[in-house]
Amino acid sequence: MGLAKTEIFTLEQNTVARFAKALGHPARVAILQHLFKTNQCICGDLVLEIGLAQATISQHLKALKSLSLIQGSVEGTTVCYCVDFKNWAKMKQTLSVFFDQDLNTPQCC
Amino acid sequence: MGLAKTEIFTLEQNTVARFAKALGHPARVAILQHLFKTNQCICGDLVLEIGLAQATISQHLKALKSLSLIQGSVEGTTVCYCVDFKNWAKMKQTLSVFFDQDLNTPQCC
DNA sequence: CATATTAATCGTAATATTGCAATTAACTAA
DNA sequence: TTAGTTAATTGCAATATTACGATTAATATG
Repeated sequence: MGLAKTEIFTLEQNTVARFAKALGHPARVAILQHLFKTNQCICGDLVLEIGLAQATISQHLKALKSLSLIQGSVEGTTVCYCVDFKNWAKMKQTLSVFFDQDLNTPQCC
Repeated sequence: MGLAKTEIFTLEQNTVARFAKALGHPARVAILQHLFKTNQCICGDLVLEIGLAQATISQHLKALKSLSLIQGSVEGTTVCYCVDFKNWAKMKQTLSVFFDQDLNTPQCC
């Protein structure tokens, strides 16, 4: 298949998984780190910085944009990308709730 | 390809991505949630609870075990699974550092 | 206008993931 | 021993992901 059966899971489970999946590739992690470091930059900078082909970076940017973790604004012939802080915070919140499950659970092993 | 070029990324980037990828499927999220809720359970319980085939659940368990997020101990004909709290904490720590990048960054957009 | 620059998209190849049925291995119980 | 139970593994099929070259669309510059 290669296709997750999302319909049998809760909204929370699917949401956590979608966010996590977006961070599940080192190139996307690197893109986000670079955007945090430089505050904003154009697509070409990321291509140079990361060392993958332009088409590949563009694909990863699309994945991050589809979850609204980043925004891109066209400025002449370049596109300026930056982190979408509002949705970044939403992601942090969603994953924090999932992560902090351990606080309510007695440790067994 | 379908193959990430891990060699061009930092250890941190690869580590964040590996953990995130493990949480990047709702079945694995559901498995972890169930283990937190019940503290521990046998593989068969997860098959009933989640509603995927036994082979599929076993595959997801293997993925979580390979990152040491869970442990399985054989008890007779059953295998008892539980969260590996130590490594769960390590994952939380690793991802928290990544998430909290925003705290050092002035918001632009 | 013609040419350059930038980044998205298309097309394609290689590999990974997801899911399941069938089988296997290991243990239990009769 | 034989039969039953449980879960890992094997062997698929379908789909997704990753990566890149080539093309395209949009804008800028000469």
